[in-house]
Amino acid sequence: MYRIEFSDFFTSAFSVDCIIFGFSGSKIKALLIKRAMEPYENFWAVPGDLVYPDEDLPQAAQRVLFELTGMKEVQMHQSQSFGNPNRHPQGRVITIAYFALVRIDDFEVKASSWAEEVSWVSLDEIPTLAFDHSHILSSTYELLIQKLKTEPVCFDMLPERFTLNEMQSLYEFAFEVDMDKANFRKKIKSVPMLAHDEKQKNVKHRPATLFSFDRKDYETVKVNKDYQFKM
Amino acid sequence: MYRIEFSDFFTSAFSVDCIIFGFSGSKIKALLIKRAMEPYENFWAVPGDLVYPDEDLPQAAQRVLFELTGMKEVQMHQSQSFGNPNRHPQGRVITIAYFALVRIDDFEVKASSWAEEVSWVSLDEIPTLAFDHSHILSSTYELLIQKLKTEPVCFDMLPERFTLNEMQSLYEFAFEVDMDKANFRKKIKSVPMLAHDEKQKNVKHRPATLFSFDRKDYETVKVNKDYQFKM
DNA sequence: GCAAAAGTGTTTGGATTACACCCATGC
DNA sequence: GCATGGGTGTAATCCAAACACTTTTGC
Repeated sequence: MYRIEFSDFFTSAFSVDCIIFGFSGSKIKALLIKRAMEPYENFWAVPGDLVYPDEDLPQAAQRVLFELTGMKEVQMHQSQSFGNPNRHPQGRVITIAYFALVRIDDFEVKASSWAEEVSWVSLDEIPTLAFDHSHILSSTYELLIQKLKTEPVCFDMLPERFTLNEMQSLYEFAFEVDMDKANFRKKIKSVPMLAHDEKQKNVKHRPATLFSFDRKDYETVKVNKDYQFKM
Repeated sequence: MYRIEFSDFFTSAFSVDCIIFGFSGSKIKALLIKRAMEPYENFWAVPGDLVYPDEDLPQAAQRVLFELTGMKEVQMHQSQSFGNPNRHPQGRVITIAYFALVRIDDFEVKASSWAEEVSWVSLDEIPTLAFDHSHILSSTYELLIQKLKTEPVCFDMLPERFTLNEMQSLYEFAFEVDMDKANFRKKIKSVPMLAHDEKQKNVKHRPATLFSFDRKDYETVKVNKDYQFKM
């Protein structure tokens, strides 16, 4: 029935690659590591490694990310898989890309294991990456942009308390457009956000109101009056 | 560095599962097979099988689909991957789900290899499936619904020449809503479609105009005046 | 006062909605 | 004629874009 023995199918490995997105300095950034190991030594890459044969995929993604960058307890979501037979020089390795959206300031990243350096790199300044990681990163970034349009995921990257201008500049960066301030504010009126009494500090202009996303209220509104987030 | 030998990573297998969607009788349907083999003998399942260690994934999807159902040259797109360590009783098997949108009438399906039966099943009548295929099918169907909202993929499932009513009922089925005929027609005015002189035949009411989707025109419009398909 | 960004109001045109109406065909 | 869907027009409403304007802070 098969042109090889059944057992010969069980000769492949698989890996996870973690695309970690964050937002700072008005730019969306991804976490990259510099490889201290062959193949692709000294190349920048997305944190990723082989998965143990008894290990669940999302857990593997968490472990690998922690081992290479020190980032802990990052909730990941699946992106695409990449399985070109020649993508890995050491054998057949299928990789499953995972992504996460984080608040950059909530973490202190530190290179370890075979990572020589870790760095947050703006999406408009990504160098050539190891393996097919350029491709993996760009298609995952496209997925992020899609999600930003239909789900309130921007709040996972914005600080706990953020200004409406920060939120607007995130969208401006992602969608590569300039937006009108007044219209942007009108548009997001329907998103459940809490305005705080607390204001921005130490700015040489009128201090902005700080907001936070009200996830509980969002879930309620979503279920009760089939509200659909949209940007 | 690793807690097992490097070579012990290369002990997994992977498979592809093919979710084939079509449209007929005002319903979106998926192609299912009945398994004539353990495990899950006699269960309905999505066509899928192991991938050879030197085989590319999209090609494997085409091959597997052909071997089980006789469907040839179906262009597939990646959906999600599923890798729970216990999902397959015979070892660690990661599966990559692929999906395709086809015109049901363009194909004659015929069970072969270890498929005992093949059948187009309406998405509102799917039985319990083998392995985690219920889960795989439903998340891929959600993906399809997403795509129907933002890309002109409905035309891959509609006949080459279709009536606007057929198009509307596809969307009504997918989105589970009733739509106003007049408003639906206004909405799709911006989609590049060709109206033909040919009319519907043998219907006991006013025959409807037949349309076809103008893919070339669509690509032109999309690039030249950043048009975004939206339903 | 000035620069800089926060924050709001108004107008306009285009899209969406609800609904009413006429048309062509088979029987 | 009548049942059945095909196909269109209109008016009310909502929404998004463009743009002008006021407010609050640091220096």
